[in-house]
Amino acid sequence: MDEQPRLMHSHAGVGMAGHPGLPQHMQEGTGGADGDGRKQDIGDILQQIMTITDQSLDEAQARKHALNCHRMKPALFNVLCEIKEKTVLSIRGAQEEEPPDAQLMRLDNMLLAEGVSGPEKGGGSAAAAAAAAASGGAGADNSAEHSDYRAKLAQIRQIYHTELEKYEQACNEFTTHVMNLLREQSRTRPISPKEIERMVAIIHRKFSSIQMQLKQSTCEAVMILRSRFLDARRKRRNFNKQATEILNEYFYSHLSNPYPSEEAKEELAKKCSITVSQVSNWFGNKRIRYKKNIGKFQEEANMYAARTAVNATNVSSHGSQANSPSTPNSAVLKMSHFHKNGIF
DNA sequence: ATAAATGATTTCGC
DNA sequence: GCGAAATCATTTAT
Repeated sequence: MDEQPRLMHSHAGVGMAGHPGLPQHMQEGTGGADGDGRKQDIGDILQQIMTITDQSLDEAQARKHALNCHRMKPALFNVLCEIKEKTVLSIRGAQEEEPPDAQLMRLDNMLLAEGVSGPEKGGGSAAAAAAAAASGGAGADNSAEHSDYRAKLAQIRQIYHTELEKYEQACNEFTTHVMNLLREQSRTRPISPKEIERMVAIIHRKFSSIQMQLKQSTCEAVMILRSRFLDARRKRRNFNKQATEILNEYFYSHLSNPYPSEEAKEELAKKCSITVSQVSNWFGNKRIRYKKNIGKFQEEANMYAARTAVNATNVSSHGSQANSPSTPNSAVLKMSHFHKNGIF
């Protein structure tokens, strides 16, 4: 790998006979005026062009300048342009427009939905609202945890934005750098604006793929945050005793059909100061757990049955007679009746 | 420390 | 979209 350049370099050295500054060399050629000398001249120039990249920076710079000033330069340049024209035509086929990436769209949408890429402060509350909606309730007790969540989300958003900006800046910097480079090079070799465009497009594609990675990891971070915090809904609290009693009361007094209507759920929710979904959850859990082990709930069932029975008698007897003989039998009977009927 | 209870979530069929 | 069932993650009881 080291061998080739050195070889070429030495070649160039030989061809150049010491290191005459190009102008003097030229003068010699012009003075000579015979065809042989001119051929030699062109050969030298081509050789120099071919080996220009093998030279040290200063050397190359000097030589480049010399070449630029060479009287043959326009002619050579035209030839190069011509050749390029032909080859470029064959290359041109490889230009496919990528459609807007579905994956990228998904990421963008999610980031927007989570309020990471959206507007500044409104995004946070939007995400919070979305989160609350997704959780299906529990809108009561979450100010502390919620602000914590929001703070973390803001942190993510901040990192995301600074990173994005950094990439953007780096991309722009790099692009202008490359463009300048190409523009500068276009003085010595033919570069069409189209090519520069293409180059810029390539650069942008590369950088946007990096951005996509950033978006991906940001999405991941948000997901983790969500599962950590909004699942902090799992940091549940048991309902207070009163609420549980109200719910149990309804359950056991509707044991034949323990499916409260939407209205009933709302009513229960209000009475227990919990959400409707929590009521639904409670009944779902209760039904399945009751069914799974009726025996275990027998006592509880009797108790609530007795209570409702007492209430009923109290109401019917207009509160005059303290009727407390607690006869749960009817309730129990009702209950077992429903069990046997295969309601469960 | 471990088991039981419990509210919430997920999965699946309708 | 609802409910059954399984499961998770926590709280409460032992």
